[in-house]
Amino acid sequence: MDQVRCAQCPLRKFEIFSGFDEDELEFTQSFKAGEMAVEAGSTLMLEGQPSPQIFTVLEGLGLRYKILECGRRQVLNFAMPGDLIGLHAAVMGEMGHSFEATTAMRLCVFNRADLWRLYRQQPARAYDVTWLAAVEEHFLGETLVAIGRRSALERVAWALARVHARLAAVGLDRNGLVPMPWRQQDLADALGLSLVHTNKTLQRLRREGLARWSDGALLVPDREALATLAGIESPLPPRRPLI
Amino acid sequence: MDQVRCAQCPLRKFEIFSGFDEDELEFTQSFKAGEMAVEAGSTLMLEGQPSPQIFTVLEGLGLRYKILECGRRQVLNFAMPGDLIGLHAAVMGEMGHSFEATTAMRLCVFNRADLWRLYRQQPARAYDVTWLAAVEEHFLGETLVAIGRRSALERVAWALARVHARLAAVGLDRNGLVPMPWRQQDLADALGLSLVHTNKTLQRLRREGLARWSDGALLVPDREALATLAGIESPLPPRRPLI
DNA sequence: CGTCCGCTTGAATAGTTTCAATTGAAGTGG
DNA sequence: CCACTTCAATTGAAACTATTCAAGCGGACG
Repeated sequence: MDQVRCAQCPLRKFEIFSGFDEDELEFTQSFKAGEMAVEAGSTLMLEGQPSPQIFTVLEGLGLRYKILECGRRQVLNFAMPGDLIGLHAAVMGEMGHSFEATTAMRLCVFNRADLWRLYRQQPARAYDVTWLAAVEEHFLGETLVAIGRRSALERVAWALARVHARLAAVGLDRNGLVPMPWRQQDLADALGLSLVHTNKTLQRLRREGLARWSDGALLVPDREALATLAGIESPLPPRRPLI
Repeated sequence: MDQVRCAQCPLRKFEIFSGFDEDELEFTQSFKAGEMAVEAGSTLMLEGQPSPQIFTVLEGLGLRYKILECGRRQVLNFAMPGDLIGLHAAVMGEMGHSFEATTAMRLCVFNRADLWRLYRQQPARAYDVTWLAAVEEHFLGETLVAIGRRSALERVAWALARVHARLAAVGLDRNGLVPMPWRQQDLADALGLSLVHTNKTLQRLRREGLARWSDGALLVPDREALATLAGIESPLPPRRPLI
């Protein structure tokens, strides 16, 4: 399990940055239970089920969502390399949402039971986990503002700008083009809009030259312009713990 | 700093439940920097500002919110005794939202700088903090579903049922009557609705005998009925860490 | 070749917002 | 003690945004 392959895993990345002694390094490696590859379309964790594992995204894209009895679905967020998935289940006993792989994914797997050991033996790593949870909470708060207080046009612009920024931040930007493998229905479910209205709003952004999303790729010529339309203040939260 | 006065503070409560040795107890007490009383209407932390402190609500009610340039406001949640406030700022450097005391409040104050010390010296307490963050995230997820995928009637019913359940859980229920000091505008901003529509929806619930909110108090004769209308699955998350 | 799935389109409908004005209670100052 | 102001709750009507329904289109796949 070399450093390079695990570069996207936040729990390993920090390790590289912070410089620990041999014992700690060895421990973190033992905390990692293994890697896992899943194919596109597979459901990793189901709401209400206890999940014995925690994941970290190494490669590929997915989405976290909740479903109401009547079939309505709310996408909580789009998962990208570097994201920690399943802390909920680890800490609270069961998953609060479901997780689906949109593309094929490669994941870093940790055993839930080891988390407590990590807290006891590796406080710096424990702090990192808390930091990841705080970032996640921060994102959810921003999403809440978008869905609660923005118009459809602003919401879609906001979502595209946000996805673009996040994917660019993990190095998936090629001249303004980033992978965007989700369906329009996924975006609609993420923004609390209907599919039809989402479609029409996307067309409008395309017509105005602000964003072009087709064939699984998103092109944003000028992210500033898009972000202004969406009314975004802060581009992205900091990337690493502060301690 | 006796146990009783701090009973509502989660970081102290756990202490009582878990049974630590004398050293640990003493340390946690030193982690607490003091208590603070604020009057109704005061703003505790402002979005974008670095906050040197973390708070825990001992008494009183408040709300967390974000404001957009154009004046639109989104209430993230209603703060109640037992809630941890400001972990964001502690971990990420600055607040991601503002906090306002709706009633007079009494708070437990911790120094941001001490958090890292807590992680190093008190893993069990660090785990508790992560648990609180996970619970918070869980709540935000539920709110997202409500705002994104529920009708106005369902949203209002959901919010009232949720507030009622949470306040009852901290012992503020008197025969189905709980304090509800917020304004209709606050509820509207929490649910992504306009004030007018929120008002009309509240009237409808009142007319149908499901919930009566007036003069700063909320009466819910049958929480089950209200929850069914709102489409709530899980009543409340667990109350204490599992380890 | 037929079916499935995701995207697109138009029209009708419904839910929600916005505007504008009123009421009642509480607080202020002359 | 009476204007006068303020603030939250309330009401009705008009305007609009977004949803729902229904249908068509094209590519992928067996």
